[in-house]
Amino acid sequence: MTLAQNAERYEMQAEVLRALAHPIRLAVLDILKDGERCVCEIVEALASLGAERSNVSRHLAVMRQGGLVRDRKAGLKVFYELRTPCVTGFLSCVDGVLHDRLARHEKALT
Amino acid sequence: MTLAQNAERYEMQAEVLRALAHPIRLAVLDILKDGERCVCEIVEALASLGAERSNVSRHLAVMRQGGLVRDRKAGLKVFYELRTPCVTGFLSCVDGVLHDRLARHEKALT
DNA sequence: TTACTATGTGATGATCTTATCACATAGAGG
DNA sequence: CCTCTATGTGATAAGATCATCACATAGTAA
Repeated sequence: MTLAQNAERYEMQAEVLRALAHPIRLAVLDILKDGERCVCEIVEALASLGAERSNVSRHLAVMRQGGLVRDRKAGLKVFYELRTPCVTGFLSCVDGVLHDRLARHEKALT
Repeated sequence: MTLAQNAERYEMQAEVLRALAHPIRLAVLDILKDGERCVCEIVEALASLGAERSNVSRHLAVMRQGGLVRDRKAGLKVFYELRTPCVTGFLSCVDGVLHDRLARHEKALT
């Protein structure tokens, strides 16, 4: 498999990663990790981060298009749910990078 | 742990994910997965994706600042190496998302 | 020193992302 | 029907990211 043959794959992976790479969207993952939540609950939880309602709506759209979440309409409400739960777990590797980075910065200060 | 208390953590995670979320940078991961490579080798490999030398240099800088790679100078050359190998493995979850998404799109066409 | 090679970087314009406002839609209940 | 509530979306302006060009630096080697 040459790199060029993987070009399309890299594009798609980048698309998914971009759908993940925003603090508000990572907070949404955190909110959804224990099961589905309606937009109203998500909005309420995110208020503490200073996120506004219509902004949250847009971030949810980004996550939906990225394939990270699924939505289900029920009357007036819309419930969002994680589509691929591994996404939550895989952030532990990201945290590994952060831990590593932090350790290095501390070391640099000595 | 409230969401607000995690705010900084989400910021940092997003930073790492942004350092990952670009097709050329994902290709670099792929190139580095078997061990360190000098910039010249990386540039040569990426030529097949249409990436230009100075552009590659910038992407490597993004990855370095994101904590994904480490660099080592040796004479005229600079060698890059993955700092946290799990990053390679964790893309399998991203591929899971893609697989899922593809399956859905195919289904939608039936 | 001069010339060459490998890499990085300032400036710039094009393109994408984000936040916000106002407005739109759609279901529920009177 | 009208009104209320929950959610989504067009327009827009600010900001971030990206690719490219030309130039800068640093090590090598003659």
